[in-house]
Amino acid sequence: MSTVSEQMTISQMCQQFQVTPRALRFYEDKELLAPLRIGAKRLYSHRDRARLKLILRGKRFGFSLEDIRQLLAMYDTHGSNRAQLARTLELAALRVQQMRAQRDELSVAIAELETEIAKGHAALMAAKGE
Amino acid sequence: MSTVSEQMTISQMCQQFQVTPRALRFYEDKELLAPLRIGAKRLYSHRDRARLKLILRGKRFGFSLEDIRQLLAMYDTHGSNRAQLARTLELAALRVQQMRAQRDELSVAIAELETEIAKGHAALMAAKGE
DNA sequence: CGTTACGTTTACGTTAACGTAAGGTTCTGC
DNA sequence: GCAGAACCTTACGTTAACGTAAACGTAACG
Repeated sequence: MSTVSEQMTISQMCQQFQVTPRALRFYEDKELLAPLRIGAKRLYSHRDRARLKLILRGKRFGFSLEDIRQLLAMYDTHGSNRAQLARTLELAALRVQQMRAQRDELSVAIAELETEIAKGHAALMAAKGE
Repeated sequence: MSTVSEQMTISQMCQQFQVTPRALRFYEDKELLAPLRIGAKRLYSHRDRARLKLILRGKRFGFSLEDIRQLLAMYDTHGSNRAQLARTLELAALRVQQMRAQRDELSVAIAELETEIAKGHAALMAAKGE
């Protein structure tokens, strides 16, 4: 019934997410992923894929793998007692603030670059008549 | 009249921007900066400071120094002929697209993280009664 | 005139995030 | 039963972005 098999091999993962096997094993080594093991082979579940998406997105934002590892912990509701959870939530809130700041700054940068582009086009037009 | 002296020494720069001398010299080596030279000493102008701001901001967005070097070229209107300018503008437009995409993605990520945080708080409240 | 502050160059060291090569296992088709 | 494909581990190599140490110049201060 399911076109996507629940468990995926490493090469299937690589194709779907455009990463190398080395990268996936590296993330595992750094405890960002923990795929099922059948013998020595790795099998990636839906959950693993969701985590990988978050990893890759984090990277695009310029977060380090260590940063991302901590972010991922927030998506693991289980495995934390009250105190741990509370601390995690604080870190998460802080991270959200940073992300908001980053987004605002990004907006400013976009606006500035667009201004420069407009100037550039103007210069191009002016130079046209020479 | 000016409270900020037009030309700043390397240590003044370091203090103002919270970077090390090594970093400034490194950026210079990579042709991101080109401070005035009096003998061997470096003197940073207003323009150099503007460029450094852009460098540091670029870094916060996860851009590589090489990326940033190209971005800086867009703020140098001079020194480019028509063809060069046109190509630069294309690159700039592309970069803006990427930055927009990054900002959108960032918004999504923020929303998701906030959802998780809300869930976390709910869990915290639920666990309170145990 | 020595030393302290501030600057310089040159060059090797370090960390993150993988790449890449070597050598070994396991399954599958012929 | 063996070649090839897909997987594995171990381990050294690589790039970016600086850190850090050594060895030196120079300008002012006491």
